[in-house]
Amino acid sequence: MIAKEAGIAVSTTGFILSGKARKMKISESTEKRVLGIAKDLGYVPNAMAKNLRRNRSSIIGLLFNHLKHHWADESLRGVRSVLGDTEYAPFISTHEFDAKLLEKETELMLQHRFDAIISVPFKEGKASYQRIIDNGTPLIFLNDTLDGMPDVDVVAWNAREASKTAMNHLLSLGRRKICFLGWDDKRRMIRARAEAYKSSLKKEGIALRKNWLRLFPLDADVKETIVEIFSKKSRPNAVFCGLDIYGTQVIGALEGMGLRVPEDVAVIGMGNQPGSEFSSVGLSTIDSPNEALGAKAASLALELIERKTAGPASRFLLRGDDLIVRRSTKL
Amino acid sequence: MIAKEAGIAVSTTGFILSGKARKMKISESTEKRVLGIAKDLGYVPNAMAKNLRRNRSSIIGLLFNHLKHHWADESLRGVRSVLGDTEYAPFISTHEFDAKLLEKETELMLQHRFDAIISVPFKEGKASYQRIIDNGTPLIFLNDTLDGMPDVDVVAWNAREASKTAMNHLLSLGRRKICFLGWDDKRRMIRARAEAYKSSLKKEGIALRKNWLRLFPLDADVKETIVEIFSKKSRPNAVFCGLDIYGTQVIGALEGMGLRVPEDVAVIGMGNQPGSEFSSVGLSTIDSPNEALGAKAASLALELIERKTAGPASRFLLRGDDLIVRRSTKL
DNA sequence: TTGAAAGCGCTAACAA
DNA sequence: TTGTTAGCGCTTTCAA
Repeated sequence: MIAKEAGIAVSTTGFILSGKARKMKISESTEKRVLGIAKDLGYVPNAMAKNLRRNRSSIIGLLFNHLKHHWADESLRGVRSVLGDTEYAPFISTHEFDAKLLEKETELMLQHRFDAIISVPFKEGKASYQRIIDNGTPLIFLNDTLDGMPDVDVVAWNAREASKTAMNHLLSLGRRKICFLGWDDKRRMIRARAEAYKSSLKKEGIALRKNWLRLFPLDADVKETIVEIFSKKSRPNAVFCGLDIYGTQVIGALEGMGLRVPEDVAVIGMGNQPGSEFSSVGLSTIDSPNEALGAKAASLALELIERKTAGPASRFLLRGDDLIVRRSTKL
Repeated sequence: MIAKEAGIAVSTTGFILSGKARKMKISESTEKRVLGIAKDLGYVPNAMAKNLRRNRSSIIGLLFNHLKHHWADESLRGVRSVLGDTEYAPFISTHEFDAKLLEKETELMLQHRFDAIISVPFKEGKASYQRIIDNGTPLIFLNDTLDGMPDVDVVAWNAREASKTAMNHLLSLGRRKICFLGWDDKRRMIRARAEAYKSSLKKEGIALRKNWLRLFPLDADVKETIVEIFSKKSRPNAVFCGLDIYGTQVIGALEGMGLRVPEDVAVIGMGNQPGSEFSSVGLSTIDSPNEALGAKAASLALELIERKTAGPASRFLLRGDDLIVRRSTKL
């Protein structure tokens, strides 16, 4: 500690610099003088030394799949709202759906002794997650579960309930010929959307048409599929999309075919992704509570850090059924 | 070092664990044995101790304004492409256009002795940037300059040239009644767009109409302005938008007024933001070379770290004039 | 090839 | 109130 050049002892300076002057009954004049010198010297505390000593980093790692869309931004906001007043700060990275990269990032976080890691689960990354667990670092899955890793705490959007809300909305418009376009992903809250679609139809006594339930890779172009389905004489009068990105494409594809949205076909998505609100798109959707999810994940992280002993994993499925009605279902 | 339980000296173990076994002529058998024990013990090197000793973190901080749109994601990709093979790794945070938050984040990065910081410049954050400079940590502005901080290296998109390309495209369609909608921001590469608009008009001998050059806050709703401008009998037949987000709104607003895009009004944006490609939007635009910018910033960061002594600041304006023609200018 | 030991900057226990 | 000191885990120099 360079500030000891003030002429006094290390500990005195140390107490002052870590804000414990009060407690230690150090004279205000000494305090002021030390603080002044520290400032003049451009003193910046060395977090590595501090953390090495305390054996914790006060950092919580956030691992997103990528930084596109609003998802990461909004979750981060939620995380910050919780962490703001604590000693903890978030650091962000991404795994880009790449197991090698995820491994590298988690290794880095472990080496830096991050106090907890919040990750959007990635199926191919189980080895990395297991390593985090074995290491004793609290791990939280954000936004979905991961099959085969039941012991990890999860904070996710209850997409099943949200999907029901979406389906009910279409049904309430009198539409019964509904098709579903979703992401072909194994994770539970993604699958829940197609499942909710099926169970809603069943409940209404509507027969499921296999051909009207389609799954795609994330970045798929669904236009061809839409053209295929809507070229037949017996075509749907509504489309439920598991992700807004498909919904946006669907509207364009339908209008390209000369069909009117919503008069001929009503369309609803999920997640209120950016772009859905564009007036030339106007996709109705269910808003996902991203900020609340981030906040919950952060407070759960704090709890796990506090608790120390591994308890049973909990699953928080946050309800988020806010229906946003836009042009695509506004009759 | 727990691995010393292998029964040998700390240094031997140390050499092996840091991959210097070769150099130190340590027997393969010892090496294997130590590595095996380390694995069994679940040994994870302590980065804090290592970095404390080396007095560097091998971390490069990235400070984005926010994580919306593709911008951050693509820049990060570029950064990773350069940092991949080095000892350095990026950590990300955001300042949300909030001086307090920026201060907090930079303080954290300095305390953790990040080896360099790459930031999207924020006008109200000069105090924080100055602190980074005073601290001797290399700082790089990504995407724009900041008035009053001429000594900071900059890697930015040459939006001036790109804007000319956009204007030339509209002019090549025979459109001469062009209006401009841009972001009301003081930073150079944002201003350059309006300036390029003006100089292009001048070059063509077209008189500038003050009323056709409008600046807005970032999140503005430009619909009213469009309605105002296009309700007059003498109205533009083209719109150049400094940001795609305005272009997207413009298309919606124009079509809402019963005007045809591009027949009545051609529209072009800047940046190829997500959403512009939606078929129901179809906004022509100039692609911004985000990944290249990130890569350049990262390699510049490596240079600055290497160089140690503060040299003169350089400005890299990366050319990126890729015109993407979509529906909104496809005649 | 191996062992011993200093020291990075900070915290905190202990003594005065 | 203030001073001394050990030690966090690791790198690296020096000697053996």
